[in-house]
Amino acid sequence: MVLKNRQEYGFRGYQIPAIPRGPRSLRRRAMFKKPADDGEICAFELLATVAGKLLQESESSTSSNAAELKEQIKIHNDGIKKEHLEGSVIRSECLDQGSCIESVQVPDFPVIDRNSKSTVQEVPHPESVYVHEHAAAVPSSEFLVKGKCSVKSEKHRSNDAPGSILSKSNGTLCEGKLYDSDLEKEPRRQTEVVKKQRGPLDMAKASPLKNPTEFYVNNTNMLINSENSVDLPLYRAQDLDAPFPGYRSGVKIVNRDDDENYFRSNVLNTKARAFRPQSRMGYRRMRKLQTSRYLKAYPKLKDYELSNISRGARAFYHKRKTVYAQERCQYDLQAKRRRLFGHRSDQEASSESISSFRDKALRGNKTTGVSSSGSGHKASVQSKDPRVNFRIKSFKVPELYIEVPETATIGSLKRTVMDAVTSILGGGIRVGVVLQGKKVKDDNRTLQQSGISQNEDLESLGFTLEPSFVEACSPSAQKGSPLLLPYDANQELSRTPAPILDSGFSKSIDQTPLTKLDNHVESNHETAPSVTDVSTDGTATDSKALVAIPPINAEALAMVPMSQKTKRSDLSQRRIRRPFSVSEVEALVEAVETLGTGRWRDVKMRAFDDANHRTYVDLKDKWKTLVHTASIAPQQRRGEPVPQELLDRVLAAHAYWSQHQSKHGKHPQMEPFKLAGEVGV
DNA sequence: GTTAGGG
DNA sequence: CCCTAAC
Repeated sequence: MVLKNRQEYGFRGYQIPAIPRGPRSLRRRAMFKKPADDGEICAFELLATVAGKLLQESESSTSSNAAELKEQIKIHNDGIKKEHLEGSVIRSECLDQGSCIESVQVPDFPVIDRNSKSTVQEVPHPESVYVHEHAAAVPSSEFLVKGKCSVKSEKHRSNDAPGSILSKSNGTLCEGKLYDSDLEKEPRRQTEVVKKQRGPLDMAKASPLKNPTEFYVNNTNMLINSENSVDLPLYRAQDLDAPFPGYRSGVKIVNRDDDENYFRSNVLNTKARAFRPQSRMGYRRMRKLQTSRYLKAYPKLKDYELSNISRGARAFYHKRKTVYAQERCQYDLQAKRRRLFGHRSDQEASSESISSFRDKALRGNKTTGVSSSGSGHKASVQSKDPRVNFRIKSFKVPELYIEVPETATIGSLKRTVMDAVTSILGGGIRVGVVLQGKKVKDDNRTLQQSGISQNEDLESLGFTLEPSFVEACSPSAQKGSPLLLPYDANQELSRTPAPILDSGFSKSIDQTPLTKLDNHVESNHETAPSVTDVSTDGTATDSKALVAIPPINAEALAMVPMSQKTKRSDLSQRRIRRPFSVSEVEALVEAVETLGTGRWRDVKMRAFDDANHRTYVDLKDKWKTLVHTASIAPQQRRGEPVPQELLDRVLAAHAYWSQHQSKHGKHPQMEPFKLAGEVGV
């Protein structure tokens, strides 16, 4: 990491929350304190954070604890630092990166008045929210997002922050994330984030021809224009210069609480509104059929058809034309199912989309001289900024139940499906990333860290479209009482049986009579013509909104390529391995020496508070392995060798704290051991 | 949410 | 590093 010029971020002092004891959750603390993630923290920000904490704690405690906090060794993402608090100046000394010393003047911290009646507060330093730099090549010349987002409920943040948006910026994967400091206490704060313009980088220069990037991830980005329409521009990277009609660089995203103004009631009829979940995110009306418009305008885009929705045709309740949009918590259901069936993947039909492209990509790499050799391990480390090619071939839309009479026409069916999809998307969607069957929830992780590199096997990479409102997974909805909406029965009839549409993605899960489906699985994308047509067929563009469907609030709207070979469940991806450095070990040892072995949360806060990727469980585990390592012969040790001196301290501390329970009282009795030193072995 | 311990 | 029982 670089010590960045704090001016660049408009640093005016770090916001210290007026939280008496701080959020209990370390994760939430981290969330608040670190809008950015590993390796992205600016030194001044870190230091100021520490300073704030120190001041805060020294203020609140008149005890001897304050003295302890005057100096600390802390692990940061960029290394280990020793930090002193000298008056109002934080002096930070890098212990393992040369001898750089940085001092930060700690200003008077602006403190949010928590008692304020106002429900809207500006984040004092919006610039502190910034776009990841290494999520992509960062050829970005500008950041487009001016986001306004209100977050009302903690649940909204459960996975991806609801304010999380993806915006396209000249081929850069940008992500704007809005964090709220304490949603429980200030549930209605409204934040505004303005991304600052960063150093302009010519894309051509930034990504020379040697490895031209087609950053297809961007293609899934949801661009929301000022009319609160959700466009789903589907374009190739080649079109980045002129992505699509109507593309504007100054994307503005508005997501207001009082979104009624933005809600066009002509979309949903009154009945639908009654079913409308109480989405905090508000509603945006997707500009109808924009997708198909773009598809028409850009024939290349056919790869991105909505497909695989069609299922076996069966009409259960025929007389009236009815549309069901049934919402589920697929997350749980699938997880449960996978457990039951031993991780048997149920993404049968979703494999080839990326793989074929990957072959191409690999071939392309060869031509460009970029090695994709071997099994890909370690290759990601060598190159500086390797590019990854993504291709999104199709989206699946699971859990979409539509019923029409047998006598309905194909055209009406198309419109029905289109409206259903439109209604779903109208609630706002976001993009999820699935890797090896697991959702990658950590938005701050880089592609490389997540194992998405050009040399990795991308067969198991997929993308999902998810409704923005995930939390409203009501039990009633799960119970399978489908939301039944009267349909404008003024339709032509035909002899064609109308299919019930379903992705088959979760066809065997929690089937209600309505959702009883044929057993066959669609084997390829070609067998799903009807929905494909909806998104491409021009006839559909003429239709008005015929049905209203409450937006689905299930976990995933769509699912794309996941390898058949995927074994892991999609609950979460396994974190990447991050071996402890010697510096980290040293900090850990130091902390354990003083705190003992039973207070890993404290250890975490003391020495690793700013290393987000180290949980207290990690520290505990590391200590466990350290003890083990110290107990075995040096020849048997693996990995980066830990200095014997440290291992000795490990053993000493372990021996000491084995006898002296660390939770002896309130007072962290650190002195005894420190004085005892290694004698206690 | 933390801790402790097995996997 | 994951999982989870136990608290």
